[in-house]
Amino acid sequence: MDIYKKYAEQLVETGHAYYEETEQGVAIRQKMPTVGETTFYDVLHGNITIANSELEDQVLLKSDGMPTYNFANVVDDHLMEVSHIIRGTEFITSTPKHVLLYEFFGWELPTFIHLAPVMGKAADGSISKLSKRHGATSFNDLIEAGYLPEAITNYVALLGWSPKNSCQEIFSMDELIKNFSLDGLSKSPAVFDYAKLDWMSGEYFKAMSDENFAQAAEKYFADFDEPRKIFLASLLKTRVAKLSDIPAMIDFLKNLPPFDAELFSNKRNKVTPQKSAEILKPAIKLLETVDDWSLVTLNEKISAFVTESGLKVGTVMWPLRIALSMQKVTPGGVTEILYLLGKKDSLERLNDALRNLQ
RNA sequence: GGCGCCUUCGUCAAGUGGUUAAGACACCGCCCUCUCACGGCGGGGUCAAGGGUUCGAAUCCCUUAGGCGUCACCA
Repeated sequence: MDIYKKYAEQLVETGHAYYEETEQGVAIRQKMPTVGETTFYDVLHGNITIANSELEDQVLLKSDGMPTYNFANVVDDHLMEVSHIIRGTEFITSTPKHVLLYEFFGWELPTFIHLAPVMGKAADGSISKLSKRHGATSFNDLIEAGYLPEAITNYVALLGWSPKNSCQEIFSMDELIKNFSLDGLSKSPAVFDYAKLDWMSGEYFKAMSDENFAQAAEKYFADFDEPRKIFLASLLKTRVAKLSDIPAMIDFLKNLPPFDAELFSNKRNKVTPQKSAEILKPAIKLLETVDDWSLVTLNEKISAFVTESGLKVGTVMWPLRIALSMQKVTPGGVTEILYLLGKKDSLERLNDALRNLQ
């Protein structure tokens, strides 16, 4: 603390600051020039000029002996030999005060770069500085939601910066460091777009190995054995934007949604509840005879079944998937679900569905 | 209110006097397909407005509008 006091007093001696006595105690204020203007160079914005008459005599050292931010940042940055000051645009208007301080002390000016803030779009369409009310916004919030740190960094880097002579969007941390340059920065505020973050995040998941994805999603795969975890990973990694999407996608494997005959109707595949029952019956018979409950075998058996039936693939698969999952959309097809469920559960679900259909 | 910063598709953005104004996300359509997704192909959509300067303006100048910020013994 003493060092700030020392510098503040030095300014008083040189006539650039003065003591102010109030009920609160004694403070030191910076004496601003009343005429002229102060100009500083910002890498992004060029020269910025503000009339000195706009500047108020700001407090440097508070009556409790603590320095104000506007004073401390100048002293600190000089002492720490900071060469580039990169901060938000909200500091632009106070920068002339800092610049004057540097001049009073005879210190070398650092390079200033004022970046635009990241904005958020509210439900009503209004745009303002990104904050809690826009949803998960801090890095930790996003991690919590199941985005990969690399994906978040990559996305945020592209908010306000873009590579020169390139349209590349996916950057590893190394590439980011290597490609980053000041002249790729943009001056205008950028709106944080969750849809694009989702896309980019998905790209990262798709690029992962099944093993790594399974590991990242570990907490959601607790109910499955090792081979099934890896298999689930292969199915899920191309369909997920964030890890927290997983539970809703695989819940049906543990908890079968209530029976709904309507789901068995599908126009495109020419399936009706009645037709479904006709298909389910022989299919169950066939599956009961399968001992090697593996993906390849299951696939072979079902393909053969389809061929024998003379029906279209979709016509056969539709009722099976509905019976097994009770939902129109599932990660993976019939064979995959059969495998994940195991023989016992699969047959149980199939039989229940058949019974309910009749 | 004074002062300052900002303004290219819905969003992120290339672009720095002559381009059919890139690309990405999103959206729509088609293809692939046992659903969704993935993948492939294609489509609509943008220079805030008005004045100049110029043979020629998204690019330069002025004005207006809008957005944001700042005017603390906060950081």
